[in-house]
Amino acid sequence: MARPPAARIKLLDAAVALIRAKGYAATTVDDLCAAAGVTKGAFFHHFASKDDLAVAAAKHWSEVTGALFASAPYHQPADPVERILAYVDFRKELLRGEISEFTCLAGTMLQEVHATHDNIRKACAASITGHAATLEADIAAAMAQHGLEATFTPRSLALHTQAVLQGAFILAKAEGGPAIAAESVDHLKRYITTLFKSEK
Amino acid sequence: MARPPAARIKLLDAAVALIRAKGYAATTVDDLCAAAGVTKGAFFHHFASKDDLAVAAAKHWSEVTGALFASAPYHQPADPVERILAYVDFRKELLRGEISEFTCLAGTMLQEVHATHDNIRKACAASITGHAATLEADIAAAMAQHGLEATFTPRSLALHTQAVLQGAFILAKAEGGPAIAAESVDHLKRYITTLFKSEK
DNA sequence: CTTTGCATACCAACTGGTTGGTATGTTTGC
DNA sequence: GCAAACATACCAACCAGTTGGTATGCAAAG
Repeated sequence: MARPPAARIKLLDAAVALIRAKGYAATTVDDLCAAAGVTKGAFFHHFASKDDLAVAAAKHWSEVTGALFASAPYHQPADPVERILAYVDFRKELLRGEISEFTCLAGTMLQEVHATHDNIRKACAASITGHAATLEADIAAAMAQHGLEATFTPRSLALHTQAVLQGAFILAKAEGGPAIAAESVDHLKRYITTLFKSEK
Repeated sequence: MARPPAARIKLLDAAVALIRAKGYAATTVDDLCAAAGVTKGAFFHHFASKDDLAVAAAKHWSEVTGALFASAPYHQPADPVERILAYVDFRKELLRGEISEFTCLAGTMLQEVHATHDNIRKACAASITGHAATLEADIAAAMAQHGLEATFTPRSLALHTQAVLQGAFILAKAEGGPAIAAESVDHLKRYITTLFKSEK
């Protein structure tokens, strides 16, 4: 029954769900064990500490979302600009359902731990910048098409898309729903469109 | 001597500082009392509960930042577009020093409490939307100048500026400094410029 | 004008429950 | 049979909140 560490994955999934909903500090080890259906012994068998779990959860989050985006359909268009716009559309489509189901674990944890838990901060930062990096090639290609190389860096625009999304999540949490968040993503799409669609 | 409740204000200032640095849940009542130089008795004399203090701190934050922005120099330009761009420049200038000194209390608290503390959530939401509302008149005027009324609402763009800023704060927390955040604000300024400066 | 009464502002010590973490088993797969 | 994967029982520290009290200001009664 316990061949693959089932408890470990259940704990990581529980951590993603609970921390997205309540934040890191407010999520207790007992909460996590109850949600995962395991005991404290199992928790501290797999993770040296609560902080250790947070780092593992951030990496788990990177893997899960990485797989989601890698297999998403927005990579299909031949034109890099279309791929970028399809990515933005895809992100907008994800803004549905419960808030804690479409918001970002890394962004949520960063707010709490940035000054106090450096290892967690680094894991969350790697999650966000790693995801942004998957956009850079398309952005660089689009910039080359339009001679924008001197205006900003591909990395800067890639991270700006993440900033808009993270900020949109906060607006959604303020309002209690994704409506305003979607409008912010619309502004992002309009920005990218004017960057890459105006004069060629 | 104790005519104005000195402890109350010291506690509110301490709350703003500590919660911006560590988040709400990780900030204990003892932390707040130590930082404010008062005892627990004083704390619970002025606030019915820790949650009650959080609501008061969000309102205090709204007042402090409201005064800062009301007296800031970005209102001077005669043209509404210039006022909006001056606002963005002003926000960029504020991105200096320690992270917990330029980030937003309301955005930080929202991440943690949105699903669990509805009264705190409302106070934080009011802080962000209230500040955004101070931009709407200028945005509406600028949109009228350029015939953009059908494209989006003034409120939507005002909140988008806040989304970019909140997201930029998260990037700053990820990186440990404001450099990337400033670049995101540059993208926001470029967006607003292309919206209102292109064809007239 | 001063004493009585009461409200505000604050403090030190305490409490009951919670928290992250540990020590010590027990079970399961190879 | 033995190591990894769990469970049970427990603890010391910590937490939000309480208790009972003191100091001070103020307003009206005498």
